[in-house]
Amino acid sequence: VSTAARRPRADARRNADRLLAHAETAFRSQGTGASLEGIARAAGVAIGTLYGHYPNRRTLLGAVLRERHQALFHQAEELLDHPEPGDALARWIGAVAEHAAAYTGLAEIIAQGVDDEASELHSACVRMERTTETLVRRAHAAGLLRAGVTAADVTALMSTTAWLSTQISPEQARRQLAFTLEGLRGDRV
Amino acid sequence: VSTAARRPRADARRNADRLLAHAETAFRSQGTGASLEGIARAAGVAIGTLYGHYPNRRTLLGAVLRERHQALFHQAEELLDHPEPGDALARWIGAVAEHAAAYTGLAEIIAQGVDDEASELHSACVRMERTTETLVRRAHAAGLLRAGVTAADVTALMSTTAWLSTQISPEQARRQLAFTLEGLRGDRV
DNA sequence: ACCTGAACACCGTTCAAGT
DNA sequence: ACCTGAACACCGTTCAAGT
Repeated sequence: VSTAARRPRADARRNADRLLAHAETAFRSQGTGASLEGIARAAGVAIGTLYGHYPNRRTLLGAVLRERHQALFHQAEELLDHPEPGDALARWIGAVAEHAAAYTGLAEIIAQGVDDEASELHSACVRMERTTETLVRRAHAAGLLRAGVTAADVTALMSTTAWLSTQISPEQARRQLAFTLEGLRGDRV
Repeated sequence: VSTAARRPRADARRNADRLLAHAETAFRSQGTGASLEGIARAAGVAIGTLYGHYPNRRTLLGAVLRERHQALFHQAEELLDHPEPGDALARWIGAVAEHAAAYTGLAEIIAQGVDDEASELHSACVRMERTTETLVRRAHAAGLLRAGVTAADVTALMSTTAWLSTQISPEQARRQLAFTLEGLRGDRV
């Protein structure tokens, strides 16, 4: 195999990038169900070209989210080094919820991505879950969570916050998040 | 206008009923986006017959939910007579959340039905909202809710509970509902 | 190696023709 | 008065033909 075989043709590379940029815009304004035909048209390529680069909607969505995920996991690294377990967990919940609220429909996909191995977001979901588990364990060790609160409870909270954010308003999502966090904290003084 | 004009033809009536029954089944198993063509086929009528009786998906969904809504509002009447404001509110939240969890996609429609006057569920949503407002007011009067908690907060909670129920599991929804209610209750002894 | 766009499948919706 | 199903519009997806 020659090295040239690994280097993509310049126009192909440009098409893939343009498709990615327009997909991001379309997902943001129309949700994860945005028309692929419309994305191809906006990018100035035929629909077949879109499918050539991204064999299905999931792949395209995964590619669009790649940078976003990197930023999220960078933040996870920092929070895992954070000295205050309660603060770290609250920030992590906020970060994931904000991420999942980027496009309408994303909350559903992320909520199901852990169990769905076919999902392009599966590995990202698993990684998020592991961070959540660690931060929940530490918060418990510091006595900051009501007995019985699980990582699954926290994951569910991140999903509903994101969903509410796209469905009603970020402000309403923020309010419910605050109330539920209060409930997770358990008995106070 | 003769009285006969108001009495529908027997076969028309039967078709409408059959369509309704199959729509209920389809919505339950495939969510609110179930194929209308499939519903017509299952009911043994042509697709045009479905449109003749129910001009669009919303109308059909509204018809399917009619009895269910009646039962819900009957429950509302009872809870408005309930002597314990905290208990009444908690039961009402549970009842609406369970209702909205009947079909995948219904939580979204109900969450937006109050603002969307075109929705066939608009009047039902308005009626739900009024009950929620009354019960929240009474719970506040009894000092059972944290200061600042609004009817909108409670409505949002009903929506997210229903969404979580269809998206993850009824058990996970029940858990988050309990935590959030704890947070809404505010400072305890 | 990649791009194009016609072709196919599928579904929502309409409506002219039937009974 | 109601039913039928062909017809149209639209979109996701595939693939043979081009460059």
